[in-house]
Amino acid sequence: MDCNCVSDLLLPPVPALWTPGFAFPDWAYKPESSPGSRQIQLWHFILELLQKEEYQGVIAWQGDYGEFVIKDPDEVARLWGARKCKPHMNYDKLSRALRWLHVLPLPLINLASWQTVGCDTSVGGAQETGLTTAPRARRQTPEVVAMETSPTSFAAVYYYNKRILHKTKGKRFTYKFNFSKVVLVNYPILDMANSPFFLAQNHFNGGTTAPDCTPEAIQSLFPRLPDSGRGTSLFDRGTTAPGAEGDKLRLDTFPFLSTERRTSEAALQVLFPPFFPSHPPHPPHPPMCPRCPNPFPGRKALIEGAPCYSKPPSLLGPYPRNPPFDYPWGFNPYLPGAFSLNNCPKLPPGSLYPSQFYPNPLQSSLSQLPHPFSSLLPPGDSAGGERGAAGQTGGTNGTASGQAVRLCLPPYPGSLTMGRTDIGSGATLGDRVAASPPGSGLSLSLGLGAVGLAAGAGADQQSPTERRGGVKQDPESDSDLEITDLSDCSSDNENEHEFGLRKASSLASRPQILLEGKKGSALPPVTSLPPPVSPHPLKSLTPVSPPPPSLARSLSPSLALHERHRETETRKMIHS
DNA sequence: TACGGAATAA
DNA sequence: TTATTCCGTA
Repeated sequence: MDCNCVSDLLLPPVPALWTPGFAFPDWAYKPESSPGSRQIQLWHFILELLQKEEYQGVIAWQGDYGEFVIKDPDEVARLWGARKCKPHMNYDKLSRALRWLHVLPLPLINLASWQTVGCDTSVGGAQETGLTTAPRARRQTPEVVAMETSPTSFAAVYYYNKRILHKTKGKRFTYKFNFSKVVLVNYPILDMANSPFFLAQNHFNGGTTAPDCTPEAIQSLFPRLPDSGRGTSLFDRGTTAPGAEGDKLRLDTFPFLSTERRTSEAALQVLFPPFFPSHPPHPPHPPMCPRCPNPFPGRKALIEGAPCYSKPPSLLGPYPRNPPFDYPWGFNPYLPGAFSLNNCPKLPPGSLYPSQFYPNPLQSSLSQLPHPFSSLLPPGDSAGGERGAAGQTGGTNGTASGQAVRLCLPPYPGSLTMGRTDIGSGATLGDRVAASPPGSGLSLSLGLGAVGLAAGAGADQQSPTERRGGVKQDPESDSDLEITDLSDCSSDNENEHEFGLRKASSLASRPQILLEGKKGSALPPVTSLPPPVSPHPLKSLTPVSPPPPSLARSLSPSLALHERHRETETRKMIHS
């Protein structure tokens, strides 16, 4: 195709720290697999339009996170057709393509990270690192799963999912991106359990105190990376003051940056904002096929004046964003995981309550996790603990003051959602961090989760279309920090519940998945990985849950039974 | 207006 | 692989 209209709009400026060769994730181009390589994809294009203010009257973020409304279907179709040199494009065809996106695979987190954690350096991408592809229901819906087990860290469970976006039912011309479908699951070098960063009261767990963003704290998240002190592995210590000015995260230390830069950037922006400021967007790229003169004269949008967003509504909340978590741009809607992880079981009606009623997602979820996470919780501690100073911001933890961690389990085993204000004083961004032990089906996902200010800013702003149609926004609870049980994880619309079931059942078949093909042999053996650095003292506490089972065990029917039993027990605890 | 099957193109 | 095109159905 002559129209090499790959939009670099989607790329934030490349910081000097980044390797130029990794300007764009592989999956954005798919150069080797797609004959139409380097041609802009529809979802890229949609995002591109959404990014530009001049098309706000045509297409705009609206409603829930990742949700956008095509205000002028004909115009969007025209633009798309112009870009693709398809002058006969219309909304019917465009929508068909959009419907195809519903079942197209999402990009895969590359497992190249293993290279830099002392493992087999001969391995490269996902396919070379033991990933195997699950049986495909259909050609377009692969599901990739890889696992690694470790007694001290996370299993590496990577999967990708269909449904890059879906139609929002009941809302005209409204679709929603499923950015969060790209899940960096259990990034193997992350060790939250040992991290003062996460154990401290911070903006992730609702605390009002600043998170421990010292290099040491951050380094503690990555125990498998070499740590020879400040200014070494994770940080390039500058000559100026510590913090954002003096210390810079060495991005090359995060191997996933090389392949999933956008995901990683998002994660790091949220995790370590002082060290990883976000970037402004690129200048506009004409959404036109350069070869074709505009076959369509300029047309007026059919729907004008509707409130819309140049950014997703999550950024437009009423709450100020204060340093050190002030994001000048702060949000990249292109980022996988940029929006909520809506693919998880819904919170009960309680999720609609003010966020101060929410349980602490991290700690609560830790309680669900087998050792070592569950062991972070003192035995016998249960719901009803101190809310602490974080009460105003919705936090329910009390760790900062040395109080016992409150055990508050979610009614749904798989997911906990942090309240919209749980991220503390005005942070409008958040990150989902879900953690899981090997084989449990629980996952650690890093992504940029736009937290719930949209409830105030977005839901109130309905397009004329919606006003006319009386379409009701379904308030979905989004989180910036979630513990996600992939075994129950499904998408945010009803038919994705079915996927969740399928997912759960697919867990049982994972041994086959893993045993097929390369049998995961390309993944580094657990024993080849260095042990984590000093275990957290809390880890010596009696685990609420049993230690993480081995992968094989975790997938056995008996263990599944055990897990269900444990789940039941946990729920009993909640109710009691 | 939305959905999805089927054939087909690039 | 990622749409595009067409069309029947709801």
